[in-house]
Amino acid sequence: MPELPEVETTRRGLAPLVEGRAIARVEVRRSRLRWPVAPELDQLAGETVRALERRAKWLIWRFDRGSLLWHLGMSGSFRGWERPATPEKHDHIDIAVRDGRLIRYTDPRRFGAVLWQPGRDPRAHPRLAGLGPEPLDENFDGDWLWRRSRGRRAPVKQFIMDGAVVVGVGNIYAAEALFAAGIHPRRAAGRISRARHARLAGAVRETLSRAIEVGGTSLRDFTVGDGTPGYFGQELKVYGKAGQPCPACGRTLKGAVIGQRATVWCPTCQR
DNA sequence: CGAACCTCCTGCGGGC
DNA sequence: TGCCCGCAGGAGGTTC
Repeated sequence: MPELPEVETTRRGLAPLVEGRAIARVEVRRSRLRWPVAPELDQLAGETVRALERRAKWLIWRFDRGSLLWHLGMSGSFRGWERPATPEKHDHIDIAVRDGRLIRYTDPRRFGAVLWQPGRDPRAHPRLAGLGPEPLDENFDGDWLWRRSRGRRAPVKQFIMDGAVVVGVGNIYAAEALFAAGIHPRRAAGRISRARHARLAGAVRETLSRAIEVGGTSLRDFTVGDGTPGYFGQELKVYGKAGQPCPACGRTLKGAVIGQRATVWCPTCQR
């Protein structure tokens, strides 16, 4: 389940294989992902990848004429092959780089998406335009969270998973950040003090940057997103650990569904 | 605008 | 051992 750290790790792994290089050939074997794969992808042969960027969980492939916006969904991953193997069932798209590797996109659940934004400003695409700040940006802080949360009665866990509030916080890191901040996931977002929102913003930042760091250091062939918590798994404090002792106080971690999502928290440490 | 709920899809785990 | 059911999950879409 690629969350922001996994997408950033993918970007760092993929960038050296594609940036500044021309596309030799594209093959789309299955075009029905979350939405139909942008037809422009098929016409990129000969075009040079000017940069590989990231906004939220979107990878942005910049070309002169426009940009591909690529989302990994829940189960999408890229892999670069020196000598390509025969494509398997879920290997939906190949991008051959001139004098380079074959970049292969695999996505069993097909929640991924490939969109096209013409022109120079990929961030003008409607899917990106309404997004909140990046969690590692300086304009994301406790005051921002505090302002955005006024009047909101929904649980804070749903609040920080709202991409208009802050991007890139999925179910796993939401649980981890709330644990680190000592905030109960069910607490109404609008009833949390400014000081505690500052703590939460810091916890989100710390949790995500730590995960990126771990992803970066354990990077091998940059494949990510195979449906497991992955390399950050060993660092998880509460996610997936309901019924086990709290790593801080030893009390039994509780689990429940909040906002349609499985959540874990410590009833003692989180208020 | 906010909130609750539904949807897409497949692999896998639990239960029997 | 094998089968079936239902869950998991990002995020857009719908409805109230």
